Order: sequence, then structure tokens, then C-alpha cells
Amino acid sequence: MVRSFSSATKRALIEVATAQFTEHGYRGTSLDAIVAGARVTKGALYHHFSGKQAVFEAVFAKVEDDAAREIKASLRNSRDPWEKALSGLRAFLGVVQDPTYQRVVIQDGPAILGYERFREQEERSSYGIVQDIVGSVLEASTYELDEPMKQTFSRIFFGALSAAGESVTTAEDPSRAVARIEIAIGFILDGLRSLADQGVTLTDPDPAPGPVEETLEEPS
Amino acid sequence: MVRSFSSATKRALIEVATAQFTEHGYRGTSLDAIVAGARVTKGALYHHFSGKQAVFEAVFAKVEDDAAREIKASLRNSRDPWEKALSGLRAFLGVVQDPTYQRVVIQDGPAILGYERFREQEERSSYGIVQDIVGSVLEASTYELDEPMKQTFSRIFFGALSAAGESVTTAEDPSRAVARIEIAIGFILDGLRSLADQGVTLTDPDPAPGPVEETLEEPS
DNA sequence: GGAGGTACGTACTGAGGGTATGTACAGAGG
DNA sequence: CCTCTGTACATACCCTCAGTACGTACCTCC
Repeated sequence: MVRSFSSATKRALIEVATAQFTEHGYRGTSLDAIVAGARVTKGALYHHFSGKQAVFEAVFAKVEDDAAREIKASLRNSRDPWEKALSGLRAFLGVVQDPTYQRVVIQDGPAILGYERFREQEERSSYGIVQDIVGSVLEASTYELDEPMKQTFSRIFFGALSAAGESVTTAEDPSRAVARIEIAIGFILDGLRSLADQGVTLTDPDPAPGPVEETLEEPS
Repeated sequence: MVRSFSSATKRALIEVATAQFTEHGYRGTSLDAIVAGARVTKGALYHHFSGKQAVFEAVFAKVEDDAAREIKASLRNSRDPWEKALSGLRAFLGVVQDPTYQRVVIQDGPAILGYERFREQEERSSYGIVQDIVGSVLEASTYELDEPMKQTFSRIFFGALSAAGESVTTAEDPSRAVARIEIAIGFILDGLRSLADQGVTLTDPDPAPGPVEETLEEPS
């Protein structure tokens, strides 16, 4: 998890690759360009990585790691779950404005890693954080909430945040876009909070599926 | 917009390409495989398309088009904005379970088209629909809502729906996942509705940006 | 001091996207 | 009937680039 030192060559390769992937994307970046930038040859690259995709994965992991670290750091000061959600949101909106994060994680990530691996990676970083926050917020706003529903809400909010973040990047005035997003998310959270006072129950419908699922039926 | 007939060869190419892209993704599909499947040669392909990317764009456009048509059809029966939102949601969750939609639009789309063009395309189809629904729902739930905030809410909801849809595809039991999502979205909508009764105002902060913005302050 | 492992460099191969050119055919005009 | 031109392909070739095979310098430890 530390990824620690590695060799200087490997660090250089990742550094150059990060820049290249950010500027030209995965497809637009050749291994020759990477090794030239790092002042080595393909022999060196293939000594440290199994191929182009492995280089991308290393870059991806580092970018995600840095993002997660930054967001986590922003949560240190908040205690109240609602306040925590807001500061986490601000940090996330900052991260998502980073061109490298946009290109590597959002744009190329799903296609290159494949959706399975992409989600696994996100699970360990930004999504994991969102999951924690959403969980604590929802636990504070309803009387009953089971695990599946918590997952569902987390997914929904994570998607909302991602889309919101992306919209910031293309906005003519990013800072005002961020302000609008905070208002919108805050509005949604207010709505949830107002329901909390009424004590709502949120559980998975049909919670015990049972081992008897032989019925293979055609849905029309 | 009709894309009408074209030649039989072009249709065959798009058809085969759609299948190949769905199964092996953009990178995993070779032009040789496409032309072989369509019983023609590369000469034919390059007569109808400017290259591999153009083939993908044609496939993408068709998939998005079909999806939008399906969702729109589901809205015919509903009049109430809240009810409309729910039936649109169900249709969207259905569309997103299509493997072709997953692979072509969600997974490969952003990377191949580039984020700019990807968004432009979505603007014209699924996102446009979401925008309409979100707009009418929000207009029914607040007294004041300006255009920028409407856009912001649409982005957020669209991201939420996309993420929710994607989570369906990887769920062990998709039908239950859909049920959970409907509950979650319904819960959020309930929250918004409860705020509507209180008459909230949602407008862009600092609507007149004005040239005087010298105050650069650190939020700490 | 030589034996083995690490960290590269060099030269090559193959796949695949793209191009240049040839060709069959269908209508239009003389 | 016969060129003439544009369309709709087919064939052959090129070129980039990921991946591989192999060689080599250096360092360590016995």
C-alpha cells in the first residue's frame, strides 16, 4: 500500500507517463515517447512493467491515491456528519478539477482498466470515502438502514458527485459552478434531513431471498 | 437526424461493429474482424467511414438514439412530474442493463470520443430527457429556480442515475438492485417534495458576477 | 574471481490502422 | 452502341507501435 521507493527509473517512467497520459490520453501516448522522456529504453520499461497497461495502472493507482489522501485530509477538522459531508464535497470538487484526474481516472480509466477493475480501484479510494460519509449521514437521518440500501445510496451519491465534479471542469466559471453544486447538494441533504425528523425506514425490499431460487421465470 | 437507409453494406458494417465493440470493446476489435464479419473488405469500410473511430461514432450514435427513444416512449403515459420521473427512471434502469449500452456508451464512449464530444452526444439524448424531467420536478417543488441551478441539478441527477444504472449491471440480482434504487431515488425525491411545501428559493449565488471581485480570501 | 541476479540497451517481429491504386458496374449523354 | 464519369467496392502495400528475444554491464556474495 505504501508503494514506497522503487527505483529512480521506475519513478521517472511513472512521472513521464502521467504527463503523457494527461496530455494525449492512453491511446495517444506511445511507449517510445514515455521511455524517451525518461531517458531510458524500452528494455528498462519492460523490466519494471509488464506492458503499457501496467504502466497505466501504476499511474492510475498513484493518481487515485493522491486524490483519496487529499480528501481524507479535508475531513480531519469536521465532526458532525453533515458538516463532514460538505467539506468532503468541497475537497472532491477540488480534486476533480485536476486535469490528470480527469483524463486518467474519469476518461480513460474505465476503458483501459475495464469496468470491473476500475470499480475495484475506486472502491479502495474515493468511493470508499464517499461510502463512509454517506453511511454516517444516512444513519443520522433515518431510524433504520440496512447494508444494501447504504450501498445503493453511496453509489447514487458517488455518481452525483462525479458528474457534478465533471461539470465543474467544463464550466466557464468553475468557482461559481462549485458554489451552485454546494447549494444543490446541500438542498438534497436538507431534504433528507427533514425526512429524518419524521423517522423513515429504509430497508432492502424482500430482505430474505432464501436459498430456494429455482424458479427461473421469463420477465415477459 | 433520421440517418435513414444508407447502403446495405454500411448497415451490415455498423451491425457487425456493434456486436464486436460490445463483446471485445473498441481496443479489442480490429477492422479486419469487422469487415470479415460483414463479408466485405477494408476498401468498403473506408469508403463509408473515415476510419475506425468514425465507425465507433456511428455505432455510438445509434445506441444512444435507441436508448433515448425507449425512454421517451415510457414517458407518454405519465402526466404528473413526480410520476414521470419515476417511470423515466425505470426506463433508464432498463436501458442501462443492455450490454451494448454499457460497453459502447458508458465504458468506451468517453475515452474514444473524448469527453467533449461524449457530452455533446449525451446532451442530445439521455441527458436531454433527464434535464426535462428534473426541470419540471424542481419547478414543482420550489418557488424560485433559475436556469444555472436547473442545469446543476440536472447534472447531479444524471450522474446519480448513471451510477445507479451501472451498479445494476454488476449486481448479483439486478431486479432487486433496481428495486433498491427506486426506493433510494424516491426517498430523495420525497425529501425534495417535503422542502417544496416549505417554499424554498434556489438561485445562482451572486447572479450578477460584476467586475468587482478583487476579494481573494483563504477559506482556511 | 566467478557465479548469479538486477537493471538496463539493442534489434527484431507481428498486428493492425490507414493509404494508394485498381476495377466492376451503373447511369448519362452523344 | 459507346465512351465517360462517379460510385462502390477489392487488393496490395506501408508504417506505427506494442511486445519479445537476446545481449550486456554492474553489483553482490561467497
